[in-house]
This record gives sequence, structure tokens and C-alpha cells, in this order.
Amino acid sequence: MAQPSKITVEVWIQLARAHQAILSSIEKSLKDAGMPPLSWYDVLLELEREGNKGARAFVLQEKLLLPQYRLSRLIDRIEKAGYLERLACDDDGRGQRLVITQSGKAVRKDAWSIYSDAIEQTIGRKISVPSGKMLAEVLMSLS
Amino acid sequence: MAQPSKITVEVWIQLARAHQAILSSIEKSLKDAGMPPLSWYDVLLELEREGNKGARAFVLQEKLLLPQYRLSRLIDRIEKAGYLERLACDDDGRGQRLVITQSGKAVRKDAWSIYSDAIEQTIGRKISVPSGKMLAEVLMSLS
DNA sequence: GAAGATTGAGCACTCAATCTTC
DNA sequence: GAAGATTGAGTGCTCAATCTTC
Repeated sequence: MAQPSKITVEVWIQLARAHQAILSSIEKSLKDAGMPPLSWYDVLLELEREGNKGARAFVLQEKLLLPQYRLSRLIDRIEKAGYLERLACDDDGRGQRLVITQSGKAVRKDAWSIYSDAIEQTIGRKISVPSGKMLAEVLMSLS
Repeated sequence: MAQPSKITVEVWIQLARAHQAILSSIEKSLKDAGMPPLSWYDVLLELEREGNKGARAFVLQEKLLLPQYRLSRLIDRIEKAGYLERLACDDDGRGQRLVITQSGKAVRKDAWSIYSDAIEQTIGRKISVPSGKMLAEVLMSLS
């Protein structure tokens, strides 16, 4: 049980604070604009990338790091809002194909204009390009 | 409405992923060890730093970036578990002094041995000291 | 028995409304 | 009226149990 250095602890504290600050700012921007929360955006973006064939739920779980039960209820809500459809899966009777609808694509696009602006305000304006490259690279090694 | 660069977007994606991965790992470690969640730890640590005079709730709000209603119910649960006490505030009848109890200090200490080990496993082992210094510094400018 | 997915019950979060004291 | 704090009602998260298909 090796103890973490002061620097390691400081990294975690600052990582948690930065995440919390940025996330609440983004969520507030989306809500103020009448958009669905960020978790919906993540799902819709993945589905849009998958195209008409749709995506399996367990694939989304891995990509978005979500537990099964959370994704299941998240999909319920998004489907109820009309932004995705559950279709039967030909080659596996247990599963289903999740397909984004036209209105789903539209709301994702609208949300992106709000979302991207919030990212620029909370991150882009605050750090230099070299810092950003370094930051993204080091962070990638942590997940 | 300036658009964010690809690097800026990548920083946010990796920041969110790293945070999610590290946080769930830490929470799992705490739960497996029979410890309260991380939010309790944050409150208890701040109270321990304040000593016998205790801390005002609105001060915790600022330090922990928590909304009023969330902190209020968080304090309820921690108090019910016997880890803190709400005492009258002499100079302000609206507020109260939040004071950590002996068992609160004990559980915070026990939780730290689990928590610190999890930090070392998820962060310390994965990045170099120079990367860590740089990371902490840049992250600090984001919150 | 394992994998994909859902569900019931309990707990935590959220918002707006409220209360008390300043 | 503003600041510190709490609360009711609605929503979302969590865990374990469950169901179906592989």
C-alpha cells in the first residue's frame, strides 16, 4: 500500500474541482437554452456516428463508461422524448439496435452550438494551445 | 460565439473520462471497505481542519462547490451517522456551527487509508512527477 | 451457466417555495 | 429585502433480483 505523493493528491483535487466547475457550467448553459442534459448528448452523438444500423446498448456502456441499469433508464427517457428508437436485433434476440431519429439529430445539432460555446468559455479561453495538448495527452493515460 | 478548437474539445473529453474512471474506482474502494462515500470525506476533512470552533455551512458550500440544498441534506445524513454535530452559532442566530465528533475523526482517518491508496493506484502509478506537477498547475487554472 | 437488458424499492439529487434572522 | 438554511415533491441513481436468449 504505497502512499501517494503530495503532487499525486494535488492532481486529484484539482482534477475533481475543475471537472465539477466545468460540468456545472455546461449543464447550466444547456438547461438555460431549453436543451436536454449532457448525458443525452453523449448517447445521441454515439448513435449518430453509428448511422442507420444503430448501436447495441452494451457498446454504449463501454464507450460512455455507464453501468447497465443507468443506461437502460437513460435510453427510456430519450426514447420517450422521441429522439431514438429501439429496433429488434436480427442476429441476437436478447438485444436491440438503438437508432437515432430525425428529431434526435436535430436536437443534438442544436445542443452542440450551446455545448461547444460552453466548452470554449470554460476551457479554451483559459489555457494555451501547448498546455492543452499536454493536458489532453496526460489525461488520456488516466482512463 | 467563438468555436472551440479540436484540442479544447479533446481536453474536455479526456478530462471527463479520466474523472469518471478515477471517481468510480475510488468510490468502489470505499464502499468495498465499508466506508462512507467521498462526499462525506470532503465534509469531514474540512470540519477537522476548522477544529472545535466548527465551520459555517455557507463556507463549506464555497470550498466544496456544493449547492445549499445538497449540503443541507448531506449534513443531515452525516449527523445522523454521528460524525458531526450542529451547534448554535453565538454571533448569528440564523446559522450554526458544524463540529466534527470523535467518531467522525476516526472514520475520516480510516477512510483516508483506503482513499489514499486508491489515489495512488489510479493516478500516482500512471504518471511521472513532472507530468503531475504540470497537470495540477494547468488544472488549477480551470476552476 | 453466462450475456444482454430490465425492474422494484430505496436512497440521493434538484428545483422552487418557505422559514428565520440579519 | 437579503442571507443562511431547510423542506416537499418530483426526478434520477443505485443495488440486487429478475427475465430472456445465447
